[in-house]
Amino acid sequence: MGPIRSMLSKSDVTEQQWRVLRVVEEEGPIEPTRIADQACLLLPSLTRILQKLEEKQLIVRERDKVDRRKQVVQIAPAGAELIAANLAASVELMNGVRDRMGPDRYEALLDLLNELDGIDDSSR
Amino acid sequence: MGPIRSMLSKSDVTEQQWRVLRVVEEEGPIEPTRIADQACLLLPSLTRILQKLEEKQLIVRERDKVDRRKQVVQIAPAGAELIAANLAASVELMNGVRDRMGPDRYEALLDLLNELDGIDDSSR
DNA sequence: CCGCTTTGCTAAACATGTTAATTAAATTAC
DNA sequence: GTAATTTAATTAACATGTTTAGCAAAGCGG
Repeated sequence: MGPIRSMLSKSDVTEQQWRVLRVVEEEGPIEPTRIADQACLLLPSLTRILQKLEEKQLIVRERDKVDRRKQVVQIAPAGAELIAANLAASVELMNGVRDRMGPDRYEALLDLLNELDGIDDSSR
Repeated sequence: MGPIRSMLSKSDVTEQQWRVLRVVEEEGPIEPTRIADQACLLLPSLTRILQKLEEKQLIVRERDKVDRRKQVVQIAPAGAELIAANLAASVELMNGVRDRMGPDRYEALLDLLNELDGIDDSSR
């Protein structure tokens, strides 16, 4: 089990749940379509993950008052605590990967992946 | 749906099934642990994929005669035909991605991903 | 020769990715 | 004002990734 996954399993969240929580905590209140975009997830996958996070009482969902097609998602106190408890360690693990690879090469990898992503999109 | 996935769905195989078929066709007769290694798949995932390919009669599996823990996997005639029917088109699609990105950048991306993979392995 | 360890593969269970379809709500066009 | 279209989210179904556990077979050490 990877180091981040192992750390998160102690707080009973998966990597994808963590990524979604991070987006909600940093940019909330936020709508699901925007979370999906930010977290690079398809909506059906996100819906299921949000349902799990709601069940675990880490987020709160409510209907938008102006446009009732939409939802507003916010972090719950328990979710904020979980992030506070794990953020430093997860940043450190990511920094460890970046340092072992070398910051320049790490950035180059991210750039190339984004470029590939752009190629995928434009060929559809 | 991505171009390769779309093409393959006409032959009723998924991308992962295709990748496994390719390994079996190129390196068969071959054992599952080696397929898993070559195709970057975990064994339980591979076992299920092989079961599907066997069900579709695209491969044949039999017990190794010397070491009965092991299996030998071979391409079946229908599997060879499916590969023959799709190989040129899939290579062309991959070449299209490489050309749009530029061969140097494409190779750089593969190198950096392999390097990252090495970092993952050594930190466990 | 026997008990223990290792290896190869499978099964179960859960999470997530994906596609297609559906429902409800808003917008647009006439 | 109404019908058609678009948008936001969900559901269903299937495939696959992952972890854990289990079983059978082979290898190793004493």
